[in-house]
Amino acid sequence: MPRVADHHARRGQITDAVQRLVVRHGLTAVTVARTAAEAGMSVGLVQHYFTAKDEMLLATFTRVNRRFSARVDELVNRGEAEGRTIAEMLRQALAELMPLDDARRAEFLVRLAFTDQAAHNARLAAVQRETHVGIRSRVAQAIRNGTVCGEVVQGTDAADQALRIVAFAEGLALHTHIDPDTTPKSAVLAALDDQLGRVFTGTCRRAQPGSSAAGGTVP
Amino acid sequence: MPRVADHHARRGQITDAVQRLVVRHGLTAVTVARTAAEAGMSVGLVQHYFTAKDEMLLATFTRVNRRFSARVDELVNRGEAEGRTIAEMLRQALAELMPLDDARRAEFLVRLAFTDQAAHNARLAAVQRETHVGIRSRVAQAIRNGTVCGEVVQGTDAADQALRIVAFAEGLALHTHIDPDTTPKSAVLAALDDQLGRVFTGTCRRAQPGSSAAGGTVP
DNA sequence: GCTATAACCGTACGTCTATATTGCTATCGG
DNA sequence: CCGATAGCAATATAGACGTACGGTTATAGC
Repeated sequence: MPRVADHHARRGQITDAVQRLVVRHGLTAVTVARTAAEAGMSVGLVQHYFTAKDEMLLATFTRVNRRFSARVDELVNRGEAEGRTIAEMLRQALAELMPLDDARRAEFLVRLAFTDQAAHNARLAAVQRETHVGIRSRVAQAIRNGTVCGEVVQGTDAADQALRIVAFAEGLALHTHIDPDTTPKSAVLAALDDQLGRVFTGTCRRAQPGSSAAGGTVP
Repeated sequence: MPRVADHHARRGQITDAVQRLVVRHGLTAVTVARTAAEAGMSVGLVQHYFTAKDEMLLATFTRVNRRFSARVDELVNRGEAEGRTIAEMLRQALAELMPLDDARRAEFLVRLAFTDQAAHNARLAAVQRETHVGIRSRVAQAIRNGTVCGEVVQGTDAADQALRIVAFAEGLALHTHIDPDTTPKSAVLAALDDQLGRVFTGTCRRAQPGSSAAGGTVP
């Protein structure tokens, strides 16, 4: 048998290079030549590991999504293990959606680019859908398992609550991306906190719907 | 003087063609040749009206955004003129964000594509930002002007409320796009209604935070 | 009706891209 | 130690793209 290489690692090098290029210059700037250069290898080698560019991009998106939902899962699991309330737990988990630091901003850009691409690519769309329903169902399960003021929530449509709270988080993430100046970190996290508190601690601490608990627009 | 043409109309034909192409095949599939064919003219003529492809795309995005926020404005204005409550008014206006029919789905796809592109193009980003802050500030003004249970809302940070409700709507829009099957029209509109009711009619009709008013997942 | 000029067309050019192909190199099994 | 084979590199190729450019047509003003 001939020489061997760590197939998985090599593919990882390539998809990581793709990610960096997407973050820096967008998905349109990703060419196999540039990817090879970024990964420090030849174009021929990239071809050796991905028969076509589409496969390379699909693998990249799959990896990103896997890592992403794994991280959300882990945070929810930890929250449950530590016996946190639903609000506390989801706050930790959903903050992962937001582009609040460089790492998460980078990931957000990649997800955004592929979200667009997925609109006209069935395989990317499938990966996207899978990830989204996975996260939503994990959140729903957490809501079902979780406690509010020491009691388990019941009678609520957890799947629906999950949709709403995840959608809210993603909307905030988008706004943070589009206009960070008028949507500062503090305001976004305050909004998320407030919303979670409003929904998941309402049975003991009555919400005061007319008043905002926002921390204002601190720079 | 030589023959004259309706400059504005011609440019409109071209940007409309770009929009159709984006909807059908995505922004990457937009070439000047294809755009010319779609618009029923020659490549030379497209060049005559847009010196470069970038200008063409920028003009397209600008037009889309202008139309979009004009429509939101109009709906808010109408709601105010008809003396609707904040919740009723915003429900009408924010439904415009969602891809619930073919026309709005098309517009959503265009906005999504350009949102991605704007991440690495300063001019597109500026247009995007402008549109977003415009809509948010209009919504904020509507909240300040609006009534809840016959009374004007006061003491609330309207800008912050606007951010939250618009972000929520956009998050729902994104989920509708990504997975229409598990995020049906009815559920999305119910979520929006419920959220608006929860926030803007709380002073008279106490919210019951633990219970969901969702209409279920009807096909 | 002449003419200047905008409107409009077709094509050629240079660049960039994905991918096919060819060949070299290192190493594992025998 | 040797050859089969995977790992890897370099180049060739065919096509698509944006845009420059030369040419044609029609019309507004004189």
